Amino acid sequence: MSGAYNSDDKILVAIDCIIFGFDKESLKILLIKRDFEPQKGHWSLMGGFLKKNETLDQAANRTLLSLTGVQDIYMEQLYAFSEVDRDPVERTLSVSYYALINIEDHNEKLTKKYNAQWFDIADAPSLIFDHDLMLQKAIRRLRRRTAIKPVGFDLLPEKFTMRQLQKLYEAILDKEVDKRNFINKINSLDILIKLNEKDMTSSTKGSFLYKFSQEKYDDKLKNNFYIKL
Amino acid sequence: MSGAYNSDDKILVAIDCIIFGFDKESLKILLIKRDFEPQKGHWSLMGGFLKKNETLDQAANRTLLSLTGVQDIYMEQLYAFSEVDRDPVERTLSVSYYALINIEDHNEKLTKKYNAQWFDIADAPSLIFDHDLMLQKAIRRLRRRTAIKPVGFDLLPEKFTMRQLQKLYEAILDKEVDKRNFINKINSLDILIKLNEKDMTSSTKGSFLYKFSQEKYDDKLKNNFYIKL
DNA sequence: TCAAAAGTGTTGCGTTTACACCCATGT
DNA sequence: ACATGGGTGTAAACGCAACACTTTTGA
Repeated sequence: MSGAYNSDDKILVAIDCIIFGFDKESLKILLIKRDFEPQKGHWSLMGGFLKKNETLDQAANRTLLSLTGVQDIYMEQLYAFSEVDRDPVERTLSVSYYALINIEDHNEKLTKKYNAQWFDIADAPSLIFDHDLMLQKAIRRLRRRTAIKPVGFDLLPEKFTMRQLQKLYEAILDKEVDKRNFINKINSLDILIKLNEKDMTSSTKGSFLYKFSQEKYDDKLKNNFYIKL
Repeated sequence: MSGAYNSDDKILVAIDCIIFGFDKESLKILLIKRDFEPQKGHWSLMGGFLKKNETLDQAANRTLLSLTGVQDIYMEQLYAFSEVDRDPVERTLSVSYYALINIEDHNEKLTKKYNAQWFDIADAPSLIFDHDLMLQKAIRRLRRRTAIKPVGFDLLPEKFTMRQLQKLYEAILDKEVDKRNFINKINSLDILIKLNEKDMTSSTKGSFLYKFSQEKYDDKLKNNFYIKL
């Protein structure tokens, strides 16, 4: 029974990427207008097919690179979607990934060269196939991840202010947090480096810039590190 | 480019199930001696192949039923493993699932009719392919799940004592907890029903039996329910 | 009467939350 | 001078962790 390697049951394996970005106020996802049938012209996640000689992680990175020109960003496998008729053309299994990117670093290429577009997660259009499901699952996962890993930093520029970080967490968790409590919490984690520079664009007084310290974080990892807001 | 539905890249999709059980003292997994090549005779997770006309969930349930006679148990998709050479015979993607079953309810069938065997997770043999990896991931996931869902009850008989529940949590989390604190915690969750029966097998005094209340739990779900030990 | 497991509360400590005012600067 | 966002500390409430003795009953 289970010993059968039966070629009849071979199927296509797709990968679809939920790409999160952040632009000072809200959490966004990157979508493209699908340029082939079926559902040509509808909004879709970035997707592609797994090739025979690559892993899923490789396929996800390759797809992302080819569709957006972006590479070396945080990506994580999410879930395998397998409804028999999820793709009307052909039986396809899709493994979804989610990725976090810093919009500023990549924006021009994305929206010009490729016809991709950022949408606020609150008002994203409805997506093809089961992509809405994938998106919902990705958001839940991202929310949970923030409690375990300092994952948000991938969504910010290298240097950022406390307020930006706070806004990011508020956007991800979809709730407001008290500014003093937030700063106390983050400082107690001791994973940031306070720079001697200020960002003068947001206020007359200017606000200090910070950056994430991988070294400090690695130290903390040994002792059950977690962030809870 | 990504529009290509290219048949050359069709591959087999396997599913492998990590089946957890609990026998009063320790957390166990169910393994079988593989009865076909490659690696015939080595210990393996329960596995099978996805058929063209079924979902992964269905395939996982079908496989479990056919290999163990067990059905209607808690199962959850874990992760898709995709190393190109993970199966030496043929390019295969494997989506792993983990399941929780109550050993007492199913034991005879499992170990007699099928040549399956329970192993303490602490001294399981090494497994074929990437199954050890799958097992590690499943254990981590199960540990984390206990904090979010009262998932452990699937591993116990319908009626159980507080001490059994405590031992289960200790086995899953691999740490000892204080009995009074544990009971206080569980009681404060208010998801159990205390029965007017005692289990007289474990002591002369006897200990009260409890059962899980789905209704109470569903009520709690509305307000960010979680268990932390 | 003794052995073995069941059952039961309190206190201290640390973490989380709520909350309000002054500061620096450009206009 | 004033408007705007930046920056700072404290007190109360709560949740978690540590801790020891009495009860029951079969052997």
